[in-house]
Amino acid sequence: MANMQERLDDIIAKLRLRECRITPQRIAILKTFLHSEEHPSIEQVHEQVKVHFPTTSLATVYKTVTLLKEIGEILEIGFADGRNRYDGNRPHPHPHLICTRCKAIVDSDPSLLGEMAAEVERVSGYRIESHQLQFFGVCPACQRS
Amino acid sequence: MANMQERLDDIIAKLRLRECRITPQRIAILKTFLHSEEHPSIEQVHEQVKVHFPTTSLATVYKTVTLLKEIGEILEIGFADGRNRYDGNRPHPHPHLICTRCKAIVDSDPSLLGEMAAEVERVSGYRIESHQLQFFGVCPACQRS
DNA sequence: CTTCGTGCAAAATTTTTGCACGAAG
DNA sequence: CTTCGTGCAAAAATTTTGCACGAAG
Repeated sequence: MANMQERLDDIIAKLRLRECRITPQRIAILKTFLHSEEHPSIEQVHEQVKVHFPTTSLATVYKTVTLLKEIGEILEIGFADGRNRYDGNRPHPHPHLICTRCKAIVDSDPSLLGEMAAEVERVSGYRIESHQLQFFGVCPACQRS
Repeated sequence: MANMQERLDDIIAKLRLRECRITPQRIAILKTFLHSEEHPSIEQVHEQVKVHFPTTSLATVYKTVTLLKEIGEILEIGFADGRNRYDGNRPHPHPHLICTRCKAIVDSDPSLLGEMAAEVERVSGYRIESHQLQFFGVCPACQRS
């Protein structure tokens, strides 16, 4: 965590380059992501930020999250029920282990990408119920147009 | 497609076992899934069903989709924006290729599971922008409780 | 100063729920 | 007949948007 401040400074510098204002709310939201290992939801981030800035609105969190997604500093983990979660520590796509009971999300070893669910089960102790592997990209037809 | 009728009959039998009523709407919704290669959204299913049963409500589609998910006959493909899509032909988890422009979803070869995004890119012609690999299951702590 | 971000409220979307009628078994 | 599913409408839940004030640069 020694380089967390460094990471924060990097992101702030990136925002400055975009000529975005550096506000206390944005810093608080950023810090929440950097301090969280729990892959928080929008609501959870809002609750956390309100501890220090009680007047912060949900709208501001949504707007900032959209901004941070755009500059690639947080990763959105899509959920079928719409309750998306976010990862500000490893903004690049990587496998997650998601508990369908307690909703915990932990990072999985990227090297496991090449193995099957059974192998993940053996390594992690999770009882795997299902998985999702999605590739997002532009299809050949769209690339031509 | 010769065994599509067979599949339909199987699902209907499964519904009967559950003592669910076999209604024209449910059959229409089922047929829509079985005929679709496009991984339709709830809205798209509703539109299609309305062609033959114009009075069908969106609520009925939601309720039937929930039912079909429960009995494992359709696969829900979660999207971060909440616009989920469904696969009624291969109800078991498998990789998809999703175009971020036209939103097309095509099934990917399960054998590709063991390869990296670059390999998928080479094989499919898609320009991969990101991917999602999610394992859903019960974590060790929850298994004990 | 000037512009942008915030916060409030309203709006827009999407999904769920309650209930009475009609249909399935 | 009896129970369940449908369809309508209302409700709930979530995300987006408009606008005026206040803050950042």
